[in-house]
Amino acid sequence: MTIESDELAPARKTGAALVDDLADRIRNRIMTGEIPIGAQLRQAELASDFGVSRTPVREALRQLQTSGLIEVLPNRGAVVSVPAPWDVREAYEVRAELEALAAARAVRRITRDQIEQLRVANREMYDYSLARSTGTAPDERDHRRSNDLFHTLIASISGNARLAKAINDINETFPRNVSAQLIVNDSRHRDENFREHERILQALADGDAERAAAEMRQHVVDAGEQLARWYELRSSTVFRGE
Amino acid sequence: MTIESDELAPARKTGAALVDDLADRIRNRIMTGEIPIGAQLRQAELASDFGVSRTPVREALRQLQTSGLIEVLPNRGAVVSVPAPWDVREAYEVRAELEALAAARAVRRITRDQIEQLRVANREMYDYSLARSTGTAPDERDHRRSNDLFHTLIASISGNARLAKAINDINETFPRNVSAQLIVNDSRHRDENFREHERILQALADGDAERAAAEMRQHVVDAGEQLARWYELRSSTVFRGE
DNA sequence: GGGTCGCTTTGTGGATCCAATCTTAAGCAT
DNA sequence: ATGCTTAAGATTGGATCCACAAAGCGACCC
Repeated sequence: MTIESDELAPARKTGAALVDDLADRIRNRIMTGEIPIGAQLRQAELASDFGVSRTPVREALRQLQTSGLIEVLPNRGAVVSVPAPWDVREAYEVRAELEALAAARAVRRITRDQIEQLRVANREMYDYSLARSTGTAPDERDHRRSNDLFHTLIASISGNARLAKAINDINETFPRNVSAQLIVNDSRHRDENFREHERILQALADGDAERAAAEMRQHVVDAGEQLARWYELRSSTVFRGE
Repeated sequence: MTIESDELAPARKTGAALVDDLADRIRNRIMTGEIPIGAQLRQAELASDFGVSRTPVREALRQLQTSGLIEVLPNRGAVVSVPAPWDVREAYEVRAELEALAAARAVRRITRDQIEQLRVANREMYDYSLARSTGTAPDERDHRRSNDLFHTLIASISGNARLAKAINDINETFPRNVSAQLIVNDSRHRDENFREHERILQALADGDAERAAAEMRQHVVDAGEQLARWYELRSSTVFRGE
């Protein structure tokens, strides 16, 4: 908490920090649906939005391309990738295995406090989605945050940073607003999601690594199947803009 | 005067293709040990080496940074990451889980021909490393290729492109010449590696998914442990250049 | 009236420019 | 000799420039 005047200037980021920051902000716009699937990304527009030149924007786009979130067409710019249902299933199968491993590892390291934290996150998520469905909450972002927290907490408790990163890498491939909306809008999905989380939690609390892994694997595969179905439906529908 | 053949100019790459190509070539230099661990990467040098300007080189470096192969220090350029032993263990634990999944999936899809292909790759690898240890072969690159082939083949047979990519992403984090040298130079490691591959192969041939996964998991964890030990030894030794 | 050719516009992408920063080394003082 | 200050050189990193490619548009020809 220094009163140093370094605070005055917004500490203009530079280099890798700037590029990563730009990538984050662009990714966020996609994750929340602000930039919809299939939309074009104009370098000049992004650059002026963020108050930088096109150079760092291009580097950020290149990163997003590597992660698969966007596709860059030669001389024609970048578009937000439209996930193929089969790709969703493949990705979620991998994610399921990784999160299962995370849950199994977490059993040996989780504390009583952390279990309570997870319980709170799960309860919060349920409350948010209920509020949303009754029209109280304005958007699904709170819900998404709580749901993400549940999973990232377990990943971090696993104590394997690489594992957490691998899981995150896969998640960053698909816009998150879609899966959030699925849970929020469909009461069956909502309840099921809540109960699956509860079961995972119980296994963690019981110290049963085997069961925690199995429950987690099933949970993620289920979620992937829901998401894949949504994209299937979408692609079979006549496109009519966002 | 130049002949009007477009063939002479090697179809100059551009855009993503160029950047990916540069990243590949730089990664290769690191993987083979041509650029050793901890070495500096100068943008201008790489640019002139590859006959391009610094702009695409920087984008390529950014990609390698994201994958973790190099570290970029603000205003001070990039250096090849020096893997920490604990990071190696973590990464290989993840890789083990992924490859185990790949092996389990491969059981249901593998053909008789592919089993034979794997057997050949494994045999080749053994022959290469024997030749190397008796001084016949000049380097470990052939060995590395065969070993990589064994693993990438199984990953691709799994039929899950995401899975193959996830495995590859982890592998690209660590220079490969080290693990190859380990196997080539130590006859105990060499024999063990060969036999572990054989056991995986047998499980695949028997159609036993459970065992294939278990054998593969063990094999990768073992390899990771060897590699981690090597880096431990290295870091505890007084640095004396490469 | 439909299709094709060519011009114009828009945007990407590598090359270049220059400011900012880090490193090195020399100079100066203690 | 040691340590601090400062000037020069090297290198990064964002901004700008310009060549090229692709989509849009209109005129012209059949």
